[in-house]
Amino acid sequence: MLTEKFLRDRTVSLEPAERATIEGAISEVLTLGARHIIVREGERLDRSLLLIDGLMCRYIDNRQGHRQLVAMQVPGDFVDLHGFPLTKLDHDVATLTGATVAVIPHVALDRIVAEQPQLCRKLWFSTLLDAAMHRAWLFRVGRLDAMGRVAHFLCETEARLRAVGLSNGHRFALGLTQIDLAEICGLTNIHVNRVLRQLREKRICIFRSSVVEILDADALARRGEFSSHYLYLTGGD
Amino acid sequence: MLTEKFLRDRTVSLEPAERATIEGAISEVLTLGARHIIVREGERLDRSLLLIDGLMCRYIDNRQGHRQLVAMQVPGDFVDLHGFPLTKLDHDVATLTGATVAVIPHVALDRIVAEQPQLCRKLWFSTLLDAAMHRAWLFRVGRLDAMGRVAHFLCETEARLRAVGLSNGHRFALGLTQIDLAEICGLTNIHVNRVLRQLREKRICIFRSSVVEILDADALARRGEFSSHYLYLTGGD
DNA sequence: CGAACGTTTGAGATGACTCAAGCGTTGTGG
DNA sequence: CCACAACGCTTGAGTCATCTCAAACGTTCG
Repeated sequence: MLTEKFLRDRTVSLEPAERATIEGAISEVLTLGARHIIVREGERLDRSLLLIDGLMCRYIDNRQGHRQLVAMQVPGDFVDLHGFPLTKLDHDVATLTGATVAVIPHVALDRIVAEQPQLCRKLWFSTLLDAAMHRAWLFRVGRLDAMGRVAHFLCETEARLRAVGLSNGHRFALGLTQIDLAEICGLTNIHVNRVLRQLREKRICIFRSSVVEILDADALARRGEFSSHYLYLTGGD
Repeated sequence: MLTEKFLRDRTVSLEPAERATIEGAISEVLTLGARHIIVREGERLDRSLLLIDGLMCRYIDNRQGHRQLVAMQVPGDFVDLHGFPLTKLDHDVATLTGATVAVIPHVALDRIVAEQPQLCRKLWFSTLLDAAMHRAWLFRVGRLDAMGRVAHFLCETEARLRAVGLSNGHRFALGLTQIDLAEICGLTNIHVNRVLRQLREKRICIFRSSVVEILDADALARRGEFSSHYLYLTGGD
């Protein structure tokens, strides 16, 4: 079941029939290499991607080429569903690791909007989940110091991966470099490196660029002022 | 016409009949005092607000009470439409200045979703416009220096107000304090004050806490690395 | 084996913050 | 209608978090 992770463990979830509808809307499944740009800003879009496996990201570059990630997408995310109502995006979309995606043509979504209002509303919900994460990211870069930002991001990522069965709460695979982490947190990679060393030395968290080990989840959440409410998880606070 | 500013001058716009539908969905019009919290995080919502006049904001506070604004809403914005699919919000909503809002019960929106798929998609679009602005704000706090952030915000605000007829491109009313500006840009109010002085001394822009005068729009846009594409304005770049 | 890339560490620079104080403006109640 | 309180603006001085520049090391892969 390709779409099993989509909206899994969220306060709004899909009925089996709705899941089947989305499954049926998939036109093809693609395998993408790591570090490829998939959608460029301004490009007219006629399809969107559901991430099945791997990590992707959305980002905005500044004039000197410095990059700010505005979202990281994990399996189960509808990566560029924003492109459906918007018709073109205001940012680039790229793979971080190798990835598998299901392609859903916008014509299939047109039909869902016209015929299945309840499902339409759930698709809408999923894009607003992205918006809620954008807001949490804004809080992170606007009001937390370097260690807080990294801690907050790691807490968020753990919670998101746990929701789709990819973390046990203490340990999860995460194919990000320290440079990626810097572009997520609005820091330099050099400073990220120093923050990670501190988190390691304090026995709070070990980040190894392919695996993250959380030794003291409470301390990490406290340091990042993290609460998962904005992820709209079932059973969440 | 209360809703005349909603989606005005955007790439997606409302048909007269659609505008009438929304107009008809308004249950009441409220006048709100300045600096009041209107919706609190986590509150269950059964209505949303269309801002007719004044300024509102959405924000997240950290543990020590430091505030990060995640959005500023201008007349014509559907302030908390996110609360419709989400049912509760992850942040607070408050007035900045005195404001007039049209109240739209969610039951009326339910009907629109069920019966008017094209209009539903436009409402969806308007929430994704908010998401696009969140992303621009992320870029701003993550990758611009203090003066760049202030310049970027002023450019964005000018463009948004111009779209609804509240700026002539050089001068517009803006009832924000330097403290508000700091909470928007992820800075301290003291530093915002210094940045504003520099912008004034360079003859780029004068911010007077009730009126903004842009003396050199090109320089301001350059300094803030601003492009309005993410606002999805008609005739925009 | 070498190239490319990511990680690690050090030293020094700097942009933004904190603390502190004074000033201006507005609104309100005596 | 004045006085005072509350609030926002302004400026200075000193501190500190993060950045920049530089160099070395480790790992992966062709």
